[in-house]
Amino acid sequence: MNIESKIAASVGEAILKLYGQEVNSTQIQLSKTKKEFEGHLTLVVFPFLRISKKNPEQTALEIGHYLQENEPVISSFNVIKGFLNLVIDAKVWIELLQTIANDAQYGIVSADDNSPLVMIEYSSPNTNKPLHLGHVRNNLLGFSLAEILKANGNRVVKTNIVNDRGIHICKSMLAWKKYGNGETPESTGMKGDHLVGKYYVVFDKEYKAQIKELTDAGQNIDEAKRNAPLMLEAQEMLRQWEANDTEIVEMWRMMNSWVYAGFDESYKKLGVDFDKIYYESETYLEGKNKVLEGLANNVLYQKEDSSVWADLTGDGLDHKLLLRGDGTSVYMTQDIGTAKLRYDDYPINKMVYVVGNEQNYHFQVLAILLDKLGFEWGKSLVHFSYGMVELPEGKMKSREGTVVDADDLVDEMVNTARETSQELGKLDGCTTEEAEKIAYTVGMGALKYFILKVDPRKNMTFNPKESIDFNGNTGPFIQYTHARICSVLRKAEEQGIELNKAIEKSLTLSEKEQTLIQLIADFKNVVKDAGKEYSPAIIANYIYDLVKEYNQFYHDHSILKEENEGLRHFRLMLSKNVAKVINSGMALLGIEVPERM
RNA sequence: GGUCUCGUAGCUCAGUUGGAUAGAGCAACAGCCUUCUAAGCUGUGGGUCGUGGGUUCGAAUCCCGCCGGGAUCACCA
Repeated sequence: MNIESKIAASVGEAILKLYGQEVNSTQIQLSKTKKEFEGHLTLVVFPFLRISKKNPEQTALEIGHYLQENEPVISSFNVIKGFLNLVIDAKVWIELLQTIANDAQYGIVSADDNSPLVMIEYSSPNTNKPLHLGHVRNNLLGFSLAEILKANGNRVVKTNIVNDRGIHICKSMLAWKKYGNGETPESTGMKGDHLVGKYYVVFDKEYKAQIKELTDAGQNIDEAKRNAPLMLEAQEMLRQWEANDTEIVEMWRMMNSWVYAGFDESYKKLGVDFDKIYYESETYLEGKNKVLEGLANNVLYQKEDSSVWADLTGDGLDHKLLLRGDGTSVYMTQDIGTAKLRYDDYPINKMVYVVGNEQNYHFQVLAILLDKLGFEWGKSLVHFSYGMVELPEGKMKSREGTVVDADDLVDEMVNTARETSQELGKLDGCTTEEAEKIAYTVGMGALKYFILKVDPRKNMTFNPKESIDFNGNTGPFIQYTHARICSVLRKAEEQGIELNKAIEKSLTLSEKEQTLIQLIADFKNVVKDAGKEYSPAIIANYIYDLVKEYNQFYHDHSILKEENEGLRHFRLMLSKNVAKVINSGMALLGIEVPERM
């Protein structure tokens, strides 16, 4: 039983003894005491005034006295207005720290064969252009969420659905064929995804030129868009692809393979990975079958032009198209097919989709459709919806060249980390390899932490210049603190100080030291909350609080130079466990913490 | 227009099962390196929590109206 619930039980007992009435546990609100007051936990007594029939101070005093006498965990208390601040005995903290120290996996619940199986879909790129800042947020959130779910006792399958078919890839293919002069990643030295992306842009440029010609010749804009030769050719190419034209399919394979090689590199740099990858080119026919089955069962209906629709007016939504008149599938159809394949492949208990909030409607519809089509898990799918990343100038627009490329961003972060490290003299005496490793770890730490510390549901602003900051609430600040603790522990070992001795229980601890233990102990609940809320940000902000507190402690107290052996030992143990929690917490964010920097 | 969502310091963000004087970082200014790593620590200034009502002992947090931003309502993915 943890300290908080133990005290809550005693409070209930106190009220029963003092006022002769039972209160249910939800009325007993224990929260952390605010910094400026003395104490660790605070009981809000307002809810009990009706029972005590006394004023707030009087009530708080009576409960306080009862607890002090009858609950050994409480050593003293103070009352301010209706708030009863309880001071927990130092012995209790010391015991708690000792318990945590003996648990190598503190706060982590590992999964076994009977644990729920969660599949989490993230990343899901198109194969016609490289990854950008928006994908970075998606990838980091998805990976972190998977780690958090694992730490909460789930089996997790990470999956990626690649949008490798459709008009978008035909546009790149066509432009490459017409204007590419047979360029390849090898011949140009370009990363494959960037090369293909280049021709996507070329297509757009040439297409626009053709539209202008046509409008100048008197056509209106919609006509021009439809009639531009390039667009007609791209559509023809898509038809040929669907008809399995050898030449087109070969080109499609080749260019996609370039893109995959490029993506693999980007994923590796970002530190994300997948257990199973699905391709839309392989799932869309499955969706079509499922839709036709639904049509046969009268769940769906067909219009005169033979297109197939779902009537969702009963759910407060509109009619939704699932198959075009020519029998080809749309986005929704593909998602239905992908879902079916996944459930055939794995005994999934829960499906999580990490997809931006601009698709909230899509997933609302998908859940209803899957349910209608007879998938019993349809209604319980989770759309982990995250906000967009905006730049200080506003939204990213690929046409206006204001997209932040993922690879460029990573390089820039690492370069800045390298330069800053050099300026601070952190790399003195390092080999080139070590220096490179530190620059990478710190640069990526800064990027990942910056993105993950923000509530995923909110839109966020990313200023490429100002965001590369290593002071304050940042990844490097946390990494730095960890490195410093490791250094202290190394020195302790060099001095022959034993680290794993039991702590003396008679020590007098400072307020800060007790607060730190309280914070360390909180880690367990924080991991649980993060899992429940699907929010890496909860972890990030918690670690920052812990680290900030530790840094203050570090400056106010000596550790190695402490004369009192028992106290020195306690402080080492405390530091070691702060490092342990930082390490576990940052691992849940996918951020490495170095032992020296 | 319908639906959803957001609005907290100059900037980026915390803070919501309703609790004390609304917190950090950045930016500005002032201190601290013969002292376990100064990517650090300490201090100063900076707020009608968009706005107006309501609910109650108590509202940034819950409810309603309004203002402002964003998303979505495709035979695109």
